[in-house]
Amino acid sequence: MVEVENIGHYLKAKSIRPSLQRIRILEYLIKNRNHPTVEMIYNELLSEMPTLSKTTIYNTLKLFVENNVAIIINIEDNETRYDADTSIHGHFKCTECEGVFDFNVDVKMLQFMGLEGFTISEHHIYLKGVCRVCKSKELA
Amino acid sequence: MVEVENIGHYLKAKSIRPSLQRIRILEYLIKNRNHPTVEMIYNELLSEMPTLSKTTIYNTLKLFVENNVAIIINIEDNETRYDADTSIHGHFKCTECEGVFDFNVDVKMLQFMGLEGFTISEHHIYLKGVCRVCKSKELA
DNA sequence: TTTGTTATTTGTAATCATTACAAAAGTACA
DNA sequence: TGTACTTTTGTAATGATTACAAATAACAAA
Repeated sequence: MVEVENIGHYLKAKSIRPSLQRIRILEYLIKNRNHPTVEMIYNELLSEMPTLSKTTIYNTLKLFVENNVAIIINIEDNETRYDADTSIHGHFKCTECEGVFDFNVDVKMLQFMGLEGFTISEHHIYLKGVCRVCKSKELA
Repeated sequence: MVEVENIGHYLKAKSIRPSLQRIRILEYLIKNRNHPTVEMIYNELLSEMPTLSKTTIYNTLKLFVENNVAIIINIEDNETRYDADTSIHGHFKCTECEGVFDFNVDVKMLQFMGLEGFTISEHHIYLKGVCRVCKSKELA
């Protein structure tokens, strides 16, 4: 990923012209790391950018995905989330608090039996369950 | 999973009353193993059941998922697919032919770093790339 | 700076999968 | 047969996403 200070350069390096909207949206993704939906980004940025349009967010995120600046998280069927960490990792969604957490995956450890001769270009590893915090609340 | 002959009993054992529609839909899932969308099931079954409604398919699949007769496959953000194999396994989607393939995953081998103390109840492992058949076509 | 050109943003309307809902049809059982 | 309950069906509503065209901004040449 990238430091918050260098977002303009980072976008240029990914062949994306760093408009104000694009910088703010990527900045939001990097600072918050909360795997937001378009709705969440829109609600957060509206106060500082009152003319922001949802279409711009959709356009921008599509551009980010095409240029490997962000990845799509489809852990839930009715909402698309986005992540500025494009490295291979997994996502866990807690069914209690609805939070989405990152976790590391040792891809070399994955034994993909039945895919001999296939070329793999994308990994999406999603788990669901109850997170540590919600588990301790249940016990209390 | 279950043999095609015992679908009625299988549904009963899962506390689902085996109506004609439910049997036909599950039969389709088991026989074809093609991870279909609602649209695909509807188009296939309409000829033998002309009064079938899409709502029935949605209702039935929802019931199946709730009772662990089928699982949802969200490998693509704009289409929900279903699978009557509820055991833990992965799904690969070929970006060329759009086909979805099963593969085995040794979950014990998966090292989920960062999820200590979490309870995991669902695994969804999706890969994308090019399947063996499409790769050989590209070379030709 | 001015002008012409291109890229980006915006708002509205359209699309499309899914869900809500209520009427109709089917089933079980006294 | 009659009654209560379940399931199916068709239509309308919902809601996320996309299409589209006008408005705005950025840019480059003269």
